[in-house]
Amino acid sequence: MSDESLRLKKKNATRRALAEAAFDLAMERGLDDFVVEDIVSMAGYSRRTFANHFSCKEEAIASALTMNDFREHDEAHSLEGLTPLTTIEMYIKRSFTIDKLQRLHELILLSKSHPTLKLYVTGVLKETQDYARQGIKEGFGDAYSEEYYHLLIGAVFGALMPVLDGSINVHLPIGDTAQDQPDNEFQKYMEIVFSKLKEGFK
Amino acid sequence: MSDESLRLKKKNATRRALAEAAFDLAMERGLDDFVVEDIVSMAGYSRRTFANHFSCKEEAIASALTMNDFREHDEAHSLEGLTPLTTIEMYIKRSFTIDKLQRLHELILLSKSHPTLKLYVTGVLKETQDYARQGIKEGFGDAYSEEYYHLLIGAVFGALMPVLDGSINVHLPIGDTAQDQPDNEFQKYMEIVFSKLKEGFK
DNA sequence: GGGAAACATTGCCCTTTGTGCAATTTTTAT
DNA sequence: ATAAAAATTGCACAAAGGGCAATGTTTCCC
Repeated sequence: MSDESLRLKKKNATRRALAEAAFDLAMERGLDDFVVEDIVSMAGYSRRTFANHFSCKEEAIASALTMNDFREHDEAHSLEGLTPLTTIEMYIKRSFTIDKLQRLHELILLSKSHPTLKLYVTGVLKETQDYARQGIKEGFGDAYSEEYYHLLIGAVFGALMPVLDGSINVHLPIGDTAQDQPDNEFQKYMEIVFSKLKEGFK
Repeated sequence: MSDESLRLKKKNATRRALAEAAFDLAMERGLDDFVVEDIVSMAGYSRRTFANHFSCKEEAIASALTMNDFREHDEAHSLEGLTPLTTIEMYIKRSFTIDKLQRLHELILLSKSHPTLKLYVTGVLKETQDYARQGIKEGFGDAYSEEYYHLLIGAVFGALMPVLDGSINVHLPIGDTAQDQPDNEFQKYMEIVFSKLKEGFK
């Protein structure tokens, strides 16, 4: 099928299993009350294998948040009449699902007292930004310069980041009724972000 | 003089000495060919003291880049007729001096092959962003909401970040003649950033 | 299908790291 | 001058990181 089908799939499965175990342990016990050994015994791998995938606990925990499914939207919808900015708006509103935001929210809380974890969470969000930019670029190709894609997506994610990384307390839509309340605080914040970026800050 | 004059000054001196030693060693030998012991013996402190200030080599190295002098601009210049956006533009153009950009450039190069270092460099840039936001906020106070400051500064730094963290290769103004070439690539990129943010991306 | 190459996982081992604790030294406060 | 506060240090020990070689799987090619 794809380039490295089975082998890569297994490798990714290992990585995900380790990340999930690390995330769960962190949520149950907090960051300080477990060691790498606990993670690998829960996931059923060796300590050495953990080190092959991650450089530390924090990296494993944060990587449970990875969002790399931006490109999958491309095929489902035409980009007719859309600009890069309106397209990234659409991507983001679709990709930051309730469960992703839930998980992000938990990580943010834990990060408040653990600066190193916060760094890695930020790192994953930057990876997300890269995936988003690649998705946009594949949609619009050479219509815009490489620099323009970086600049635009950078501004979008930069403006959203204070919410995503917990710098400001915009209540994320979590819990049962979240999807039924279209104008929650996060939605409102996003509206302001995109409106400012469209109209300019003057 | 200030609240904690001598004591804090000495503590900061220790921190800076350790950071400088770490930075220099990293530049001379690369990241992998020295240990914390080398840093502290060069700076004249103990391993335990290093651990009191930094959690790892990378944090020490990156912290040699710290830029926290945004507020000092405030007093020298009136903010009359300026918006938050034009003010941050002014701050940034003044604060990213040749030598800061030189140091950043070296860190970026080393970060290419060392993801963990890159995280910490990004972390320092985010700290810089926080200082900048605080400076702006002190200038404009309650004229704008807390969220607005976060959103605006986030968009500005987010758009600049691809250059600052080396995601795109805009040639930074380094070397002897740097200050004499007002329209270097970095300047040009900044002009585009601020023009887009003023006018909007449509 | 079979054998070789590529790669993921593992165990072993040893250096380096991170950190709690208590002692010491230096700065601040009264 | 004395006491309180805080920075630096030494010690000890658990944990982490990573090189190396061995083993088990997957892929590739004939």
